[in-house]
Amino acid sequence: MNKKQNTTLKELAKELDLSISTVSRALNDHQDISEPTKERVKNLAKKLHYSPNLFAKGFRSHRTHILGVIVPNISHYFTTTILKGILEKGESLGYRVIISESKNDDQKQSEMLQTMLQFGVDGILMALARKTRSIDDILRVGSRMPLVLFDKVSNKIPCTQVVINEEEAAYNAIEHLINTGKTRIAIIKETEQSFNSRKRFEGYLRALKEHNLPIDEKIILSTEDISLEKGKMLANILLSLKKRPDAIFAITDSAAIGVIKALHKFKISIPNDIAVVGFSNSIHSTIINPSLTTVDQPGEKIGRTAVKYLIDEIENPKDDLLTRTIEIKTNLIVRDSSFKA
Amino acid sequence: MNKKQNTTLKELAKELDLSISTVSRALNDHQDISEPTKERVKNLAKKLHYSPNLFAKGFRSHRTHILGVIVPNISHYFTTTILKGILEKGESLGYRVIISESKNDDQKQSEMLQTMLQFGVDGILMALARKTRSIDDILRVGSRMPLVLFDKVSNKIPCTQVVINEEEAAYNAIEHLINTGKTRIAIIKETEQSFNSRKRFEGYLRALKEHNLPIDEKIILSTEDISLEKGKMLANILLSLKKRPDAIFAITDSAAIGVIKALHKFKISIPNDIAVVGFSNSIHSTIINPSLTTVDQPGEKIGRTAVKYLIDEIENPKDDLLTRTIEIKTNLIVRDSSFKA
DNA sequence: CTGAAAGCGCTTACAG
DNA sequence: CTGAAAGCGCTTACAG
Repeated sequence: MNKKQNTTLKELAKELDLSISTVSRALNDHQDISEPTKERVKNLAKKLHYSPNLFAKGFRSHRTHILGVIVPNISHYFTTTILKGILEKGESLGYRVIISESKNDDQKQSEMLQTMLQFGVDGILMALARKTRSIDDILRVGSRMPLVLFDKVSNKIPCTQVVINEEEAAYNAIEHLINTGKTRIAIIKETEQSFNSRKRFEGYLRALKEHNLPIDEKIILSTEDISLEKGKMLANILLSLKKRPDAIFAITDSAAIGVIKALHKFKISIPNDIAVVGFSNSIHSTIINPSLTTVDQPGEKIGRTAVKYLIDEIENPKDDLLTRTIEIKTNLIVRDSSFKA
Repeated sequence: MNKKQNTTLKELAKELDLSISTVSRALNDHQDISEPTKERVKNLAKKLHYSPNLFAKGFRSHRTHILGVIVPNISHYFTTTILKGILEKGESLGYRVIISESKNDDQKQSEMLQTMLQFGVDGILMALARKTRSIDDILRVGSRMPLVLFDKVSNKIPCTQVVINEEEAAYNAIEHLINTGKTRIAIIKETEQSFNSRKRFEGYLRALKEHNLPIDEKIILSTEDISLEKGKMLANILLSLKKRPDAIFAITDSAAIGVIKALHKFKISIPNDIAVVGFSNSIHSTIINPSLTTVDQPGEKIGRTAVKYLIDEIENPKDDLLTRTIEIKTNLIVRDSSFKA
């Protein structure tokens, strides 16, 4: 490969018969340099397509202007919207973004953290892998450089965390169902007590309590790995009950869609017999019939917010770790699966 | 922020009372170093969590082990599967990946190329933005470092290109429809002559010709920006024809889903009255009812292949630009929208 | 207003 | 088997 070298300061200096220092300063608009010199330097730089070797720059200044991002799965639509926000905001603030997948694997996650460190990223943005045990590695990284968690977080890690108002979002979803006249509302959640699942369940419980509805363990279902298939399965279980629910709240859209598919099979009218509400406003929610009522999570905003806090911590270092949680508001999108106009 | 410095070779050397050179060589398993010394060095390195500053390393060796990836839109499912392949294969070969979105914007794309260059990436993987005019910038980059295009490519750019067998895939899709007894097959394609749209259209034409079916301009529809909405719109046009088609091939899944939604409105039986075939095997294709027959594009394989060729060009530099096209095979996934068992 | 020199953390040809 | 020294491309305190 005919790898032409990039132009360097040295070459510019030689060509202009100036010192490297002067050229460097001229390009950085240093006050000490005269206008005419700046002109000359900049013109040649443009002509030769000079662009600074950011690697050398970063190496010198201990700042790479690279951010590391670790997410469990890059193919989840919600994740891509967060990444969009991170890329957009990050780039507009002069940072490049290295993205990596943990595949929900603890081990992989630690490895990624390690290489990110080695690559000298200025800070790390991360959504935790599902079963994160070795908090140690994360804590170590957090003590060395700015770290911001988003979406999948943990209060065991002292750092800035950007999440949605999970509890309130679930509360609003349930309240909407109650307002449409539903009184026996089932929930499909995760077995494992992830931050997200726990909060959504809390919202569910609070809504029932505040509206004086009974809480029935029979219609509180849990699954290890929540998915479309599991949604179908658990819907079948709910349909086999003597006292069927009149609404089903699934804490993910994929499970909710599984529920709808199961209800279709039994010719159950949605939402009249049983209403369905999901969570995420995934792209499927308008493809499925009836269209799915669901909680819209503003992914891009989460991304932009997370990166904004991270860069702030990078550029204005504080002495102590900031433990704070930023909540992003969600909206319930009412569609045909819960309310037909 | 309590930014503890990373351990450096210097510190290790001091602690062990060795020179920096020796420590460096010991860690790299250089043959000149004695076993006991290697042991001592490695043990201390482990204890102090030493990890080499890859920035310094890369800076010295002119190799960053970072790859740049530019895609039009990170939220497309197909794109994320390619990225998955790139990340997985790239990481397994010791490379980190910087991802950026061009948003189908020519200008943005050039900027991204420029910053990638500045960050000293070792090579670039790219799917072209829709309306790429300024080939110049791309050619300049291509002459400076390994460049591999995938999915959205152009034969005006001399480099390795990884694509799917677009023409053959479309041919197979149409032949499948013909085999199920369809004789009047409409196509929905892009107005603009993108590589992908053009190839798929060629496959469509060849299939009709080889099966001695007439080609009717009335059922060859084009749209500027192919989308679900446009699929609906164009399906309506097809339904208003005196001689309706008995099958519709849309060159994207989203348009195909729009078609299905439109057919639903008119209570048209799918596939009996009109069959529908899409292209991509997007995640929607099993959510929609009836499930969509479509061409599966193996995204991860495309990603892995592209990154493999790129890294090969990085590690085994050739003197001249390689112009070659690698075709990845696709599979037609037959579902209910074209054939009910 | 401009330049010579040190140094960021590492590797490696050269010397011993 | 080990070390001193140069150098990757840049910035910046120090000198003039």
